[in-house]
Amino acid sequence: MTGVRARVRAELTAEIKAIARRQMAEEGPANLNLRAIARELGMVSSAIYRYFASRDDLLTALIVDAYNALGEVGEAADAAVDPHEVRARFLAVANAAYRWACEQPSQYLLLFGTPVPGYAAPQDTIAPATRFTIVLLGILDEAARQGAVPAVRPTVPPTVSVDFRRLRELTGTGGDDELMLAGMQAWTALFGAIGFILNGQFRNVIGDVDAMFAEFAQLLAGQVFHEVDPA
Amino acid sequence: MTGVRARVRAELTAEIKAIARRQMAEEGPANLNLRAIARELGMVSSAIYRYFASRDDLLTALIVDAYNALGEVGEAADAAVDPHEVRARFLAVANAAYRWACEQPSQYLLLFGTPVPGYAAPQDTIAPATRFTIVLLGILDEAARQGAVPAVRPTVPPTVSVDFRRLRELTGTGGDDELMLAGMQAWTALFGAIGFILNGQFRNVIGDVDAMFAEFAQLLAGQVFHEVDPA
DNA sequence: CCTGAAACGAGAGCACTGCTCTTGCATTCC
DNA sequence: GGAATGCAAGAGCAGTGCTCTCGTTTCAGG
Repeated sequence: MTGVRARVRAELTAEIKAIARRQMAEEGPANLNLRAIARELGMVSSAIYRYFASRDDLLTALIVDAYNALGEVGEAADAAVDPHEVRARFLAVANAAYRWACEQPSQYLLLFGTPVPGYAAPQDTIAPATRFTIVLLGILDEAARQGAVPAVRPTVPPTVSVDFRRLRELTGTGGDDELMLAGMQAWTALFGAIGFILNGQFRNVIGDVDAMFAEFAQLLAGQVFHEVDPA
Repeated sequence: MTGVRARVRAELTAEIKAIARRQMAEEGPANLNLRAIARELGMVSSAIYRYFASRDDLLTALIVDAYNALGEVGEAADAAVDPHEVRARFLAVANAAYRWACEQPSQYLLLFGTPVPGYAAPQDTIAPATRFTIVLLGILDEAARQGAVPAVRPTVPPTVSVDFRRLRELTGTGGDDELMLAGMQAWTALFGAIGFILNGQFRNVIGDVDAMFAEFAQLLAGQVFHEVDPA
């Protein structure tokens, strides 16, 4: 223990992030405002710089937290389902991500929206960023073990095949190239749908977006895990 | 003709937008800077306000232009293919959108990235915004006429079914609910994939993102237009 | 052709932002 | 106890969107 000072510092750091999150939720992800945070803390803006070297630094911390939160949500949803029921696992994880995104739209957009200008994600973010993806890859791995075959089998070109091989070695998971491609497509489709809904692209088009997303998830599950759990 | 003044005004308006586009491409979509535009024009910042009432107003004009550009690209790609070959039409439109997005990433992100904070899309934007979607719906309509059936047929819940009925009446296109759902899912998946690629979510994961996208498009085409053009 | 109205660009200025630097004070460590 | 470090405050800099005012230029109706 380095004494009181360290604990106060940790608390204040957490408080700054909490206020930043709340303000972002109210004013939009790009309106992160150091002076407003300082004002709310009864501090002067320059004092914030004792805790975060710059606005980007605070942003990075928030992004890492958000990635971890999403990752945890995905892991928890996956763990709550029978490991052999890949389809149920996929649906659980997909719905968990959707629910989390709807509850924390600003955080979701912080991760998958337009990158904040001039901001380059530092190395610290890539590990938390992969947590959710690893959950999906785990499901894909189990599906491959069960002999799953995507509903539509594309021919994977060699360049992509090389990437997939490296990805399999890196994570120790995954099925053949076709299943892998279908899985990644489902991954992007999932986040594409969430992004569309959050950004209001369906406004005045679809009323019940929640039901729509549920159907999308079902569709994706059926497209990827075709021969598994047929009815 | 209302004289020289009107023409100069139109030219300057266009020039402001052109500079804004270029600067956004260089500095990121959220860094639209009125003073920098004015500087480049050799004007003073307040003069810009003679042409656009506010920063949001300029943003709206740029968004409308971008929607129209994307819509035109989609329409042109669709028109260049035999109207009966729905699969080829879908691939052409999908690839056209991808190519346009890669060439104009800032414009694409202006449309489908995080909404600029505090910015609410006014009524003027919704008509141009639907242009690209209408192209896709047209393909879906032709597919329905040919008896296309999606690879995986979900059960569409009544609330979504109502939305689809209204959408069909509004646009005069579309097949049955199942095909409609598959089409909308393909739509979101398409833009989800483009967004992932543009935002660099595949960095250090997939090297040849172009090949990856081409496969995604093939996969989507196969998922939606299953019984059409079997080989 | 002339004149009043409208449009225009320049400039100053307001409130705000992220960020830097210096200055005292409090805490920690040797 | 004294030195080193952590800390908040305050002033200040360069930049932002936006407003208002002030002469000038253009245009249209009499």
